Amino acid sequence: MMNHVEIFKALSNKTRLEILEWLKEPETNFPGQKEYGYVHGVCVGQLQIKAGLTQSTVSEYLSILQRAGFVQATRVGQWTYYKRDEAAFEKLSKVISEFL
Amino acid sequence: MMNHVEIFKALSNKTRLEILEWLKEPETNFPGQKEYGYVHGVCVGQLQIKAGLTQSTVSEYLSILQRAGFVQATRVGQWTYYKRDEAAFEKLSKVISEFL
DNA sequence: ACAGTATATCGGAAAATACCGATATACCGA
DNA sequence: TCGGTATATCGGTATTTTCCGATATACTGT
Repeated sequence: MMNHVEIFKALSNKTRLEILEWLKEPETNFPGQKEYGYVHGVCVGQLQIKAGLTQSTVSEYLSILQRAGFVQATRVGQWTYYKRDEAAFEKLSKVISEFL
Repeated sequence: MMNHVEIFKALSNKTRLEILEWLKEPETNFPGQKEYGYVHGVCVGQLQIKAGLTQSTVSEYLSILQRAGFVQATRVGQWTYYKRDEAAFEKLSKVISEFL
C-alpha cells in the first residue's frame, strides 16, 4: 500500500466515503448502468450523477481513492469503470488493529 | 464514537500518527517522565519535546485526537496526561472491515 | 497574594484541500 | 476524417488545515 497519512486523507471526505459505500452494491445504487453490466464496477458518469458534483471533481476524487488503493480502474472503450478493492480495506483494518 | 470523516482527519497528519505510536510504549519513548510514572499516560510537555513542535500546536493536536476518541486526558495538578484508548482502535478497525 | 510552571485558547500567515468551469485527451461510429 | 461522448487535467477561488507566537487559565509552593 502507500503512506498512511495519504490513505487517511483519502477517507477524510464525505463524498469519497459515500462513493466507497455506493460501490459496495452497484446493482442497487446504480440501476442506470444495468444494461452495461457491473463486471468492472461503475463508470464515472454514474458516480457523478449520484454524487451531485461536477465531472471534474468526481474524476479527481476517484483518482485519489485509486492512489490510496481503495478502488481499481478499468478502461473499456470510452468508459472508465471503478470498483472497490476489498483487500485494501482488510489491510487497513489490520494496520489499525495491529500497528497503529 | 463520532463522525467518520472527523476520525480520519485526525489520523491524516504525520505528527499525530507519531504521537499515537509513541504512546504505545511510554516507558521507552518518554524516559524523562520516569520519576512521575505512566499510570495516566504522558504529559503534554514530554510529547512536545519529542514532537519538536510548539506547545500550542501539540496541545491542539492532542485535543483533536481526544475528540476523535483515540486518547483520553487526565488532569493531575498542573499536568494533563494523555493515554491511548485502545478500544477506539479496535472499533475503527471493525468499522473499516465491516462497514466501510 | 504572588511568582513560577503546565496547559489551553486565540489570532494569524502559509500551505493544502474542496470544488468549480474550461479545456485537453481518448475513443467511438458514420 | 469528423462530430459526439466519456474522462482527465488545468487554472482558479473559497475554505480548511498547519503551525506559529502571544495571551489566558489553572494549579503549586512560598
